[in-house]
Amino acid sequence: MEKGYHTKQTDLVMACLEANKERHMTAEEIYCWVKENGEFVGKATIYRKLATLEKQGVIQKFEGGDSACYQYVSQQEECKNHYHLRCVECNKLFHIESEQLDQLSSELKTQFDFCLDHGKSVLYGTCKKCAN
Amino acid sequence: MEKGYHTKQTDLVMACLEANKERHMTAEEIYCWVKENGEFVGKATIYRKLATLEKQGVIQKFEGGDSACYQYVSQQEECKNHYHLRCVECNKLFHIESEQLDQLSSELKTQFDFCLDHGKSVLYGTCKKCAN
DNA sequence: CTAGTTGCAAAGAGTTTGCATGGCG
DNA sequence: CGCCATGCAAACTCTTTGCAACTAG
Repeated sequence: MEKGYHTKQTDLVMACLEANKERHMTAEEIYCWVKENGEFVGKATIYRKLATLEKQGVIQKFEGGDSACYQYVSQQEECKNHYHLRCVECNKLFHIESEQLDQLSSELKTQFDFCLDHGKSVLYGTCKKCAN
Repeated sequence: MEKGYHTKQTDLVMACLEANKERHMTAEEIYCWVKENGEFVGKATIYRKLATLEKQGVIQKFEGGDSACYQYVSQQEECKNHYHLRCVECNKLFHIESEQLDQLSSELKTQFDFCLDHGKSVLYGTCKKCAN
């Protein structure tokens, strides 16, 4: 699909993802970010770019809610993915980093040959606000 | 929305979910299952039932892919001290005990005031057999 | 020039909602 | 009988696809 031509659109999507490394971005948010920076990329193109970048392993896709989120994955931090918590009350999604989960991930790999999918795994519980 | 009248549709959806306890079912699959059993429930009704049952904590919703999956959650507290792993390929459910997860549970409690629900949390990934 | 990429609009898939009808209690 | 639940169809959201125009190399 994408043979790697260098285009303005590719640059813009990548710029947005790198500028928001620490966040999840939906396709819509990327679309708006680009617009706010005085440029334009069509939504279809954004989806096409995201699909390609995901296949290349440059970004990671998370399908935790209504719309998918994408996040830049730097090569160095590949193993330091984060995990998802969802509140069963308010349905809000939180993301956390945890040594315990990182250890669990490798424990599962070595003990059971189970390859954990960070993007799909969601831990459920009750968040601070809803505990009351 | 649902005030708890006893209807045939409620029975059918519940029957399907209980008959498929060990799997997760999409709304579409439930729709078909009911049809195959010679009955009929409209899709809109299935979605409404599922939303209600989820709020009641009878079933768990999982939004891991294109369409949401729902699964019956047993009321028994047999899921207290272990966690669930599910293979995204073969759909098989594994039970694990893990110190890391126990530690994570208290870590979440102290750091974020997030109260983890062991019974509902499912980690997804690829199992040994399906890795090939 | 030539083939890959873009943007638009339309199509799809999954889910929700409005409304008239039908059924539970 | 009074409401709630149901079914249908239309609306909605997110995403993908078809296609003509554009553009990088």
